[in-house]
Amino acid sequence: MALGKDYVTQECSIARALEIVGERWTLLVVRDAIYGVRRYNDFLVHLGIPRAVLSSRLRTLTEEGILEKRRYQETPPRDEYVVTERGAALWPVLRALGHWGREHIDGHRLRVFRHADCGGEVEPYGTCAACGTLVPVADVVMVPGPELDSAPADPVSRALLRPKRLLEPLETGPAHLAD
Amino acid sequence: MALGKDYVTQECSIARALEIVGERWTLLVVRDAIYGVRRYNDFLVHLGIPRAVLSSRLRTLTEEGILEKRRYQETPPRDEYVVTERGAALWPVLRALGHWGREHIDGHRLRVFRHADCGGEVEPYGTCAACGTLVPVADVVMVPGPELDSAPADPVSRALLRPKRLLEPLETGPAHLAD
DNA sequence: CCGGTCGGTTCAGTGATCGAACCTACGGTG
DNA sequence: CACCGTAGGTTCGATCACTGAACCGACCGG
Repeated sequence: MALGKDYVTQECSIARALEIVGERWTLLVVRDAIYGVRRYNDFLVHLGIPRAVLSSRLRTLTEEGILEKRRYQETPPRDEYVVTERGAALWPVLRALGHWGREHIDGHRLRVFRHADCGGEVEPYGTCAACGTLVPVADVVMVPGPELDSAPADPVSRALLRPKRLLEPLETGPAHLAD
Repeated sequence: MALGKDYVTQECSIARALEIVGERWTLLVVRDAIYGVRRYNDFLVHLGIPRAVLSSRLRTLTEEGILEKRRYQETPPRDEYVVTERGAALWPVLRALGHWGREHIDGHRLRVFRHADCGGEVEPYGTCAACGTLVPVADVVMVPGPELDSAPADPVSRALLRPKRLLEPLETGPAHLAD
């Protein structure tokens, strides 16, 4: 639970939402999942989150239907966490948060989101600046901005340096190739 | 700090934003401030938040320029916390969160947001269903939905039962009249 | 057999939150 | 003046969550 029994008394959809995604780290896990991160270790190195907390968040998000745990190979058994439709529906929240952080706190353009169909930039409210359509999350391409560190330490950040369509799985490649 | 030193390592506007508004209770305080709550005691009874935590959150939000502490009477000295432009800019985040909570978790239409100019409903992405304009937060009127409790216990919730334009101060009235 | 990877769990220490109690400054009443 | 009530806090012990490190089991390759 994000805020315990106290939130339950609140008659408010915002409080309901925060009960589920308001805990520390949770929205960053969802952000990474939408960026295409799917594997336990990739979340771990990219977020720098304690293992116990990551396990707890992945379990909660799976129980809430925001992620789906999926066996992608049998020997050795390996699971991946794939964002569901319910999870992808959090994209507008994350986009709004990122826009607020960029405009009011940070000031840097670390990443740019573009409409895959026409290349137009996705505006703060989710519409394409070029063609005006409301861009669904699956049609968003994330492009690294000019102020993003060009040589990050972890392989996940390196993989995210390439332009990438949201929701599609991230290819981090074998560890021995990343060095 | 919302998530401590760990977030600092993240090159991401979302992480930047969550450092500030990602702590427990913080977004609910901002929500109430946008709803027009301004006084310490009103936050207290409406949120059911521990006093020490409320004091801490109000201080942090003031330091970050999201709220502004303002002396509104001298004897006895009384301060109010008014949401700033930076704070009001979080409205799209809260609207998106509320929409997600309603669509994917709760299912109830507890409150409806309408465009003050034309009465059209504000859609998930912030545009007016009737006239199509992107509705600024100051032009949003909050109307209680049919499923909202019609006789809440605390005076702030009762004051919020009346249709109310966002950002305008909430009139809770004297305590002895609320009974 | 040995080392490495992946996906965890367990555990002690620390920090945050909670709820209650307390405090200050003032105003009103008798 | 004594006393009560309100507004806006602070302080404090108990509890809960997070942190970081260690550990573990299943598997693979050499």
